[in-house]
Amino acid sequence: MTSRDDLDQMPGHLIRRLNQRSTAVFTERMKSAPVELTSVQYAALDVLAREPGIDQARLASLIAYDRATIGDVVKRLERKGLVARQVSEEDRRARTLRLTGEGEAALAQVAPMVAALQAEILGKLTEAEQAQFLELARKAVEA
Amino acid sequence: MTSRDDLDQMPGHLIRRLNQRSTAVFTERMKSAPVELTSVQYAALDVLAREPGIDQARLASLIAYDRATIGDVVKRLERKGLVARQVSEEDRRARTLRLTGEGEAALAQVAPMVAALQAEILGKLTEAEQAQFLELARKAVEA
DNA sequence: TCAATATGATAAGTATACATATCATATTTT
DNA sequence: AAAATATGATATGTATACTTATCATATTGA
Repeated sequence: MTSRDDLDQMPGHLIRRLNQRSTAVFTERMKSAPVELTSVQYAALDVLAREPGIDQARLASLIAYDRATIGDVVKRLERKGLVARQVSEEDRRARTLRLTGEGEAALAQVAPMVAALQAEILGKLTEAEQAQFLELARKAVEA
Repeated sequence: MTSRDDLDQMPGHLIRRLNQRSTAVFTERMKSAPVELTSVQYAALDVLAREPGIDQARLASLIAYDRATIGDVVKRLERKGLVARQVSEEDRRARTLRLTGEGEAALAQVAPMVAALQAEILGKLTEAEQAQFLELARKAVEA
């Protein structure tokens, strides 16, 4: 089988399946975590830990999401008590974000698990191949 | 900047951004197409052209989606008049799928555009790197 | 054959993801 | 300073994407 323009030869299709696998691994590993986070939620917490006080637009740009999506992500993190939102004093349109104590604790507990699970996403590749893949992927998404 | 466990070093994050880019390119190119399709919808049409008469579960497995998602995708394709759904005679639970004439025409018009846009997804890579990336990606999602 | 199990599809619920429109507030331009 | 423009956030609408539950129908096994 596998005809001329087989889907399995197409970057778009392969990338989607890779993303699917990545998400599946993340979700699976998170089931045994003290706080269940999605990968986007984790990314948001990670950035907020480094740059407390940024607003949603900046958060969105740092993790390469659009503003509308981040709004909902933050709303859920706030509902879980992991993030606090506050109207900015410099710009009343903006809401500044920071981790709560609970958010910091959650991140500390989850971070090692997330770091560990990364290798599994590319588990079908050898270490050398994984490194190669990462380099190519980084270059492919470069600004 | 870029501290120890920077997101940009993580496969999961990079893969998500790659997928984002892939989707963006697809959507952008499709704007000038006679029929606007999402990448999932295209994948579904592509498979149905090769294997008319399969049911939703088989379609889902062929393009690596889950059944619930495919149900909605097919519903939208049906609404657009591109796919016809029919209760199977061998198994009354199943709905067999096939392209309508309109669906075949749409696929024929769009297929070359989709093939052409694939290179752009990895446009930041040289041709050699693209080939390398594809090989690694294929291996990484292998069954 | 009848019970247990498996499977196709749908429904409901949650979480992305993005486009577009709108509103509030800033910033820039004239 | 008033007008034009830009920007932060939200709302709305569409489309994935997956989980779990449920229903209908098949298949298997005792």
